[in-house]
Amino acid sequence: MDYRKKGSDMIIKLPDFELSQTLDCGQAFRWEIQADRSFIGAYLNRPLHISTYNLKDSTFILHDTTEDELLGVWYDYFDMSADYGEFKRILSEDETLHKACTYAYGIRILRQDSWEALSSFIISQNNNIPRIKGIIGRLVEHYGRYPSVSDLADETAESLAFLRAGFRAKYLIDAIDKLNRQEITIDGIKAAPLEEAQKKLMAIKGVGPKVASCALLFGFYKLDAFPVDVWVKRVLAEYYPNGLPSCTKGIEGVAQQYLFHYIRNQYGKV
DNA sequence: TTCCAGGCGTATC
DNA sequence: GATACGCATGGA
Repeated sequence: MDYRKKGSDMIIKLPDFELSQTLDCGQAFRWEIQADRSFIGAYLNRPLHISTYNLKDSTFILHDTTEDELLGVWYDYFDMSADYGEFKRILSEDETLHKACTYAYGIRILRQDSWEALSSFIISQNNNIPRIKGIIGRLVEHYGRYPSVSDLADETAESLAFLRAGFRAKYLIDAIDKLNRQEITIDGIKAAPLEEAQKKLMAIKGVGPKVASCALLFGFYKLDAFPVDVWVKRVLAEYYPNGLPSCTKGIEGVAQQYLFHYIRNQYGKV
């Protein structure tokens, strides 16, 4: 990643990146596209306005951002240290994955906050993306920022009714309680290998294999997590009845993102 | 009106 | 362990 300062903005060169593919592909729910195709969103309570500077040479503008903020926050959030070109070369050994990562060339895995990702994907179950965004938007609006687990300590399923999250409110409460009582800890999940981490998360009511995998991939940066939802089930049934190809080893989650985006487009549902 | 949405808990076998 | 079914809410 190269960067330079331009006025109050930072211009960055980040290959293998496209705004809508990464910010509007269902891995994060707080980015809103603007009329000029730029995006406004946030990492925790730190807002960002990002736009494409020149797609041909993969340059982007982080508006009103300092060098310190770029290197201290957004470098990690956009996973700038990872070489997605190399990921795509590895995965392209498989024909379907080659098509998928050619199509969805600009997806990067966002390194989101652990609690935000966990709570977002609890909300996501049996739900659609616009409504997930609506629920999270009401949560952020109510608290004036994305609330921490301790911010939420006194909430109940009833007090969260304003979210209109339906049956998922009680699942959020169970996650809040278990984290606040330290029956489960963010650090413990971070330190655990995939299978054990998934098991820990699934102790929370409303967290099954899929929600746990999404939290681990997007919120704990476990690239070997492989969330299987209705779309990925279709991919597996159609292209991989005998399991994933060996080239996905260790980066199953990256493969999943390319495949998810690809199959949704195939069905005309992007 | 009915169906469906980045699933999961529960009951039942 | 596999398989049905209900679940809050809102848009199509």
